[in-house]
Amino acid sequence: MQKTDVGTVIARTLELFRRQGYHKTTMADVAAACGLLKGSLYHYFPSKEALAQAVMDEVHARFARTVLVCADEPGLGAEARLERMMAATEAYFLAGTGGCVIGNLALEAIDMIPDFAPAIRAYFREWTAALTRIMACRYPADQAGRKAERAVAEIQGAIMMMRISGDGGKLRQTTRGLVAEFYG
Amino acid sequence: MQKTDVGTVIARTLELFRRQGYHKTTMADVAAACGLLKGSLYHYFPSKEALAQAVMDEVHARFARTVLVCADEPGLGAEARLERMMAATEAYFLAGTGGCVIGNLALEAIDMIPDFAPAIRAYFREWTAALTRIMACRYPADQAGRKAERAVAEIQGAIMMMRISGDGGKLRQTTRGLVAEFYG
Amino acid sequence: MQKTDVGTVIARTLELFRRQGYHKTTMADVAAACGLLKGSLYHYFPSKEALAQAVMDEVHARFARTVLVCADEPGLGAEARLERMMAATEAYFLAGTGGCVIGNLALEAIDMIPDFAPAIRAYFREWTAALTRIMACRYPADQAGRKAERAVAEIQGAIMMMRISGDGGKLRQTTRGLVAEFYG
Amino acid sequence: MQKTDVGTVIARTLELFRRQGYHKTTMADVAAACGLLKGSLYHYFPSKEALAQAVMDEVHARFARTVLVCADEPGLGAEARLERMMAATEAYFLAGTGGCVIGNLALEAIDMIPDFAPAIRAYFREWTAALTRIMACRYPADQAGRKAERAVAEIQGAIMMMRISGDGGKLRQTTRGLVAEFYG
DNA sequence: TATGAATGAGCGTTCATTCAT
DNA sequence: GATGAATGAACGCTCATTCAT
Repeated sequence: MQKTDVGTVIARTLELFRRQGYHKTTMADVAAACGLLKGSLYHYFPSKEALAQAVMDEVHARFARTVLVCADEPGLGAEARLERMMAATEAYFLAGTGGCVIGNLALEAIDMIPDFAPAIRAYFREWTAALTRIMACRYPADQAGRKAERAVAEIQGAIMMMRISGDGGKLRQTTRGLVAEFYG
Repeated sequence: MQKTDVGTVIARTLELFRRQGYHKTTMADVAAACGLLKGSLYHYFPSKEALAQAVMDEVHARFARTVLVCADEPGLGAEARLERMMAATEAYFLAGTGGCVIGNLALEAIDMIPDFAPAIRAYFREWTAALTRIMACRYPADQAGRKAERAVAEIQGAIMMMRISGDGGKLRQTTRGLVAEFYG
Repeated sequence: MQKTDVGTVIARTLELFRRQGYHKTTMADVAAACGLLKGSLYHYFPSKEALAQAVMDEVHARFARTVLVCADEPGLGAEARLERMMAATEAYFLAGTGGCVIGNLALEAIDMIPDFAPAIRAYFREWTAALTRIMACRYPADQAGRKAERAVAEIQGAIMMMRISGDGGKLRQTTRGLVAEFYG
Repeated sequence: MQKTDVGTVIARTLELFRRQGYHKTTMADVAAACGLLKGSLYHYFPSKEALAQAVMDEVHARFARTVLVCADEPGLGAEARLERMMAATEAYFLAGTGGCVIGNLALEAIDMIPDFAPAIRAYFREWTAALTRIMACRYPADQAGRKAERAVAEIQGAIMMMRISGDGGKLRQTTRGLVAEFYG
């Protein structure tokens, strides 16, 4: 069993949220996945909500580190950066099952637990901003922003359809289609 | 208090599922929304799952009646049918808050409650098929199918972003963009 | 479906009590077995307890008619009457599964529903009395009563063991053994 | 308030099952008898069925320790062992009201909860086997087994009649009668 | 840090019973 | 006589959270 530290708890919870969603994941599930008892979790996080916030932070940070970073790689043209970012996006969402945890949390909880909204909005805002920076190399500012928004939405939609159909290929079509569309 | 019949129960539940999701909506919530006691609901539906199935059936039927029907309107060209269908789609998803109930149910429950999968898949399959019939007037069969799939995904993504941002305009951009893209 | 009259309701309930016991048998079970809806049962019996009382009365009456009657058959010696009664007992309890409904009700409900006690006690009192009348032909009064009591207890015990083991033969051994013991 | 541990829960439940039967005893009853809340019981047993299994195990173990053990006491003849076992049996079943919990559970639940069957059958199998070991000192093997079975059935029947009549003396008559019958 | 018993509210569901139609 | 919607209490069980050890 892996050493039990805050990071482990977050990672295990992330997997559970992906598979089961927020409401269906109990603190007992999390504890069991960490090799702990329920009560012990409260040494790491004061509540389920706080744990979810930490999960969102971790997801956001990792996404920024592995995907958004592509938007600003120095020495690369816009097209190359878009290609890299799309490839990274694809790899990121194909890695685990259950799609985009923050997207899922958004639909499940954004109205019921308003405290989650800032983290959810920040995630999508920064994702859109990164894409906008790439698009801005080719399109005027307002068009770039709108195209970035549509790209994010389309990827989210593709992830949803991938989850429903069980066919991972659909995401690939979308990411490649976006590259072709913007730099075809 | 509105008359309590099966349709009323379904309609009230639909609203609740939209706002709160499946797991967060309790039978007591549903009963209260119908002016009933918890136990009385079981005269209408033998279980929460069965109620959810009825909700999905109702949503599917209404969507077919008001949106999918546009794909086959006689005496109209493909472009006009696409325009009408997109306008109907927009109106449909702008009418209630909470976006696409079946899409939400998909993310929340498709893995946890496998019995929901057939209804969810049927909904998206028929939606895609309707769009494919329109696209087939202009594109070869394989392209038409792929374009229809991307369109459905993009609309779902737009609905999700609309929910997150609270800005209904995003859906309009998407539906109009799709018309322009395919028949621009 | 058999005509629905009071006798049918009693007969159906009897079967259910035998298989499921009193507490596990719901009014809905009874109604379904009679081809009625739950509410309709209350036209026949004002409560579940009253229904159970009617079931016990019916069982008692049938037992008297087919088994106890043997104790007093005119023109037959005590041994022949005992033989006949034991054969009738055997046939009676082998006919349905679930053993002796009144015995079961006794263990399940005599302390919880004191209203059942008189009917239960009457059933066993009359059974014992019938056997005592036979025994009195051969044994002095006090011995006859005690032997009758032991016989009833042994048959009840055999029925219980038959239910547990699923082996109907055990009852036969007991009834035959009792004949041999008293008139061997 | 007595200390709350697994043994206490089992003991309290045993009393309740004896008085009220399995189906009429609710988890709230058990909890109240233990000075706990309903939910707290689930720290000790994952379900009502599991609790009942533990109760049966405890009953079986205690019965073996105090009654069945007599069958194998070294340095005693068969008659003495039978006498002791019957005396212990009598004391055992006279100690609490409600008779033989496992016998009661058998009639109430053996058909509805098949998981209970093994424990119920094991209890009666070992009881019969112990008596058979004693009988085998005087009777040939097949007769010994049959006599043991009849003795167990007769005791069970006597316990049932004792419960119905409220007269504890009936059991004494039976146990003494059995000693006289086999070693008279 | 970790435990695990305890809490108290709440969950989906069942039940015997009532009653207007 | 039959219906079936409604009741209201209770059921077995789950949950996030607390806290003494």
